[in-house]
Parts: sequence; C-alpha cells; structure tokens
Amino acid sequence: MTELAEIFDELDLAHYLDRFLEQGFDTCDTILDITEADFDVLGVKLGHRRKLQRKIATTRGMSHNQALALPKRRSNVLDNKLLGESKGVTASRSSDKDRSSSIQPSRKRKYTKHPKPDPNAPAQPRSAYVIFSNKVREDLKGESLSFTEIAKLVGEKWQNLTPGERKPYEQQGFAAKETFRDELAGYKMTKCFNTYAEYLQEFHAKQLHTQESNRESPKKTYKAPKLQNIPSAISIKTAKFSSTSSLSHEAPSDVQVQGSSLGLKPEPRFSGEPVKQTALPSAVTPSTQDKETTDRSSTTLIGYYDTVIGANPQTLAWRDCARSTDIPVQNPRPWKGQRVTYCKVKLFRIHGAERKLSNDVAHMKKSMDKLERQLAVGMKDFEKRKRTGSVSKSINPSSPWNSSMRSNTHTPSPILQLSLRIHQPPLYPSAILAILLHAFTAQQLLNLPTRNTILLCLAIGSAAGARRWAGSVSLVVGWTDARADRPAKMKRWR
DNA sequence: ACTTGGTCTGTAACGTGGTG
DNA sequence: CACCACGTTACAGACCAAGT
Repeated sequence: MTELAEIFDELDLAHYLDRFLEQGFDTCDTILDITEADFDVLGVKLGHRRKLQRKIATTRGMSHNQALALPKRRSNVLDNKLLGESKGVTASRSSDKDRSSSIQPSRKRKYTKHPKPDPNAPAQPRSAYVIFSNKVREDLKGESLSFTEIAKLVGEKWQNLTPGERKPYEQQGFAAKETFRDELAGYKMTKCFNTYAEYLQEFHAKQLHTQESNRESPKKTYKAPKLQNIPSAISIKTAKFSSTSSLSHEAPSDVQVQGSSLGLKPEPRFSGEPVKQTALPSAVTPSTQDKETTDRSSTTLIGYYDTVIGANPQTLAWRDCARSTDIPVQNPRPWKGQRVTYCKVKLFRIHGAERKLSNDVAHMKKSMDKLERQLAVGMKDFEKRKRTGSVSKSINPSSPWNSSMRSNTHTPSPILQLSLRIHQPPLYPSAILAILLHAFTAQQLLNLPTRNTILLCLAIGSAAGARRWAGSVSLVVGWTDARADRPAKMKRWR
C-alpha cells in the first residue's frame, strides 16, 4: 500500500483515492499544495476537506486554518516556478474572482526576470480571436474607450459573430499556425536556435543559483562596484560644442545663453551661482527648424535631434525618433517673467523606451511642480529680503549653497537666487539652471511660441543619472556640478 | 497570443560618511 | 586612499486590467 493510500485509509477517506490519483494527486507533496478549488474539482465534501486539512496542517507544522495552500496568483511566476508549476496551469479568471474575498489582501507584487525572447525565432502565431481583436481595436482607435472597455467590447463582438463571420478569422489563425509550424521546424535546424537554447540554459541556471544563494544568505553584504570608466562621452560632446561654449572644470564661469549664430536676441545673463561648466547647443540648421515649426502638434525634430540632442555614433538609431508634444499649461507659472513653459521631448528607440520616457516626463512634471511650489514660497522670502536688505533668517548657514549666495556680489536674478536657496542635492541648482537654459535655447532655436518651450527632461535627477545619459545623449554636456566645495569628486567624473 | 498606458519592482551604479 | 555599509536614484521592464 502506498503512503498516500495509507493516509486516506487512516482518515477514512479511501473512497476518494481513485479520484485523487485520476487527477494526478498521486504523491504526498501534491496533496500538500492542494487548494479549495482543487477540492471543488475533486468533489470532496466539506467535512472530509477538514479532515485532510488537519492532516496537511500537522504535516506542515501549521495551524489548521493555514493548512490549504493558497491558490497561486496569476502573476506570481516565481512562485509558480518554485513550486514546479508550468505557466499554463494557472487558475482561471473566474476562480481568481471567487477567491479574491478569501485570500490575503494585496501581497507585494513579485517581479521575476524573464529571459530575453529569441529575436531570430519565428513569431508566435496569432489566434483567430487575436486577429479579430486587433481589427476591432483598430476600428475603435478614434473612440476614447478604456482598455477594459475595449476588451469587453471585443469579447462581446466575438461572441456575437455568426459562424460565417468568424470563419475568415479562424482561417487566418489556422494559416498562421501552419506557417509558424513550418518556420519553427526550419528554425530549429539553425545555429541561432542552438545559441538561444544555450542562453536559456545559462539564464535558468543563473536564476537557480541566485535563488539558492538568496535562500542561504538573504542579507548579502553589498560590495560597492568599482567606478566604471565611462567612455568619455562628456569630452566627446565637449569637443563638439567647444567652439562656442565655455566648458571648463577649471574655470568657473557664469551661465550665459548663446544663440548669436542664429541672430537670436541675447538672453538674460544669470549670475550668482558658481557654475563650473555649461555648454549650450549653438548650431542648428535653420531650414530644418523652419520646417519643424510649421507643424508642432507632433513633430519629428530631426534638426533638433542632430544638433541639440546630438548624434553619438552609438546612438544613431535614435535618429528620427525625437518627437515633441505640447503640454498645455493650465496654471500660471511663478516665473512669469521667463518664457519657460512646458513641452516634452521624447526620445525613443523601442516601444518600451518610449513609454518609459513618457513616464519620465510625467515624473518631470511632478518635479517641476514641486520646484514651482518651492519657488513660490521662496519668492516671498526673496522679496522680504530685498525690503529689509538682509539675508533671510531661514537660510541655513551650514549649507554650501547659502555660503555661495552670501559671497555673491552680483545682484542675483530671483530664479537663480531661489533655486540656489531651495534646492539641495541631488537636484543641483546648476543642473536645473542648465536644463532651463537648454529649454530656453531650444525654444529660441525652434522659434516656438512661449507655451512650446522645450523642457529637456532627460538630465534632471542626479549627477549619476546625468553621467549615464552622457553615454547616449549629448545634452548632458550642459550638466554641471555646482558644488565648488567638492573639486576632488569632480575629478572622478571626467 | 495581443492590445495601451499606468504602476511599481529589481537592480546597477552611484554618493556619502566612517574607518583603518 | 581604499574599502565598507548604507542610502538614493535612474533605468529597464514586469505586471496589470478584459476578453477569447
């Protein structure tokens, strides 16, 4: 008699044994992970469930009410993998809903790293429904329906299709399946297939290793990675713009917008902050700009891209992938005197990156709103100081920003003064300034009206972020570290 | 499998302060 | 100066929603 049979016999549930074996519950391990939904399928009576539940609890050393394994969340691939489940056996949606009331609320979403898909493999065939769904979605594109509304509509439409209407989709689906089968057979003979198989094996082995090491030592000591030598992206761009830009770590200079080559109006000169380096784009082909400014709703800024964003040899794929979209400005900005408002620049290589950038733009807007609020508060203080002719009490004397302000003999512009006062690292004042100036310049170069000023959203954040961007986007040329009191650190950045 | 766009996690790559 | 431990950030991309 097997161990399982013994247990069932002991619990006086032997009459269920065949049913369990039939459904593949043929070992004690599988029984340990059984769920209420499984019991439903197996037709186990409630009282009998309790008996089994108690037995499971005893085996697992748990309390009775924890005895049954919770159904796996659909998303938790890692859990499924750990339990040896395959992707296809996750519970149905309806049972998801059923159990929603009984399972623990909102467990933290667990992310798992997936292997990169094989780029050479033939694409999975689309099913009849997917083909139909794509068509309907295409038809509904103009209408502003939510994702779920569309899905419901598609489902409904699919259900209402007559067999005759459904047939062409099914035929397409079948044809796609056939094609895929042939292509796959051919692909399996190629070297690429073997290479990818090796990669997969390596990937899974690595994952397994990670899981095991995590289990052994959940609190692994962190070893700081050695500083990577960024391939002097900054210096490359520096050379690119050096003819008209003042770029020097050694020679601090004030920031000044330059646009003389285009006959632009001289911009206000900001002073008062010990900005160490700033480069501004200086050469844009006027013909391109003119063309671009004619259609501003969704513009590919080729000329802008080539000159302002820059064309790093490694990022040529970005060409033609810069797009601007207006962001309507609803609230009046605190810096009324300035012509800096909102627009976003998207740079994308792939769909995911575009989405990422659009998220970042949203994040930027949030940051800028915060900045504005801070500016608004600071503006009041600034005006007070002007009246009294003394430095505000609220200034923290230990702050390097404030010390630089105090030593400043120029009459500072309100924005600069305030950003200096308010902003602490890692949102460096000079970074904000550089970005605003870039935006300012971009607006002029593209001859955009006030509300279309380009807000370069890429380099704000931290010095580390800017360095990373420096590898691919040359607007980081304008990045500076205003912390004059840290020259030693600057060395590491070059 | 597919669709869109928002949300959020995992992680690399730093910065910073402390210590030897 | 190197190293460590910890904090922070940006980034990539996983996940989610509904439907078959």
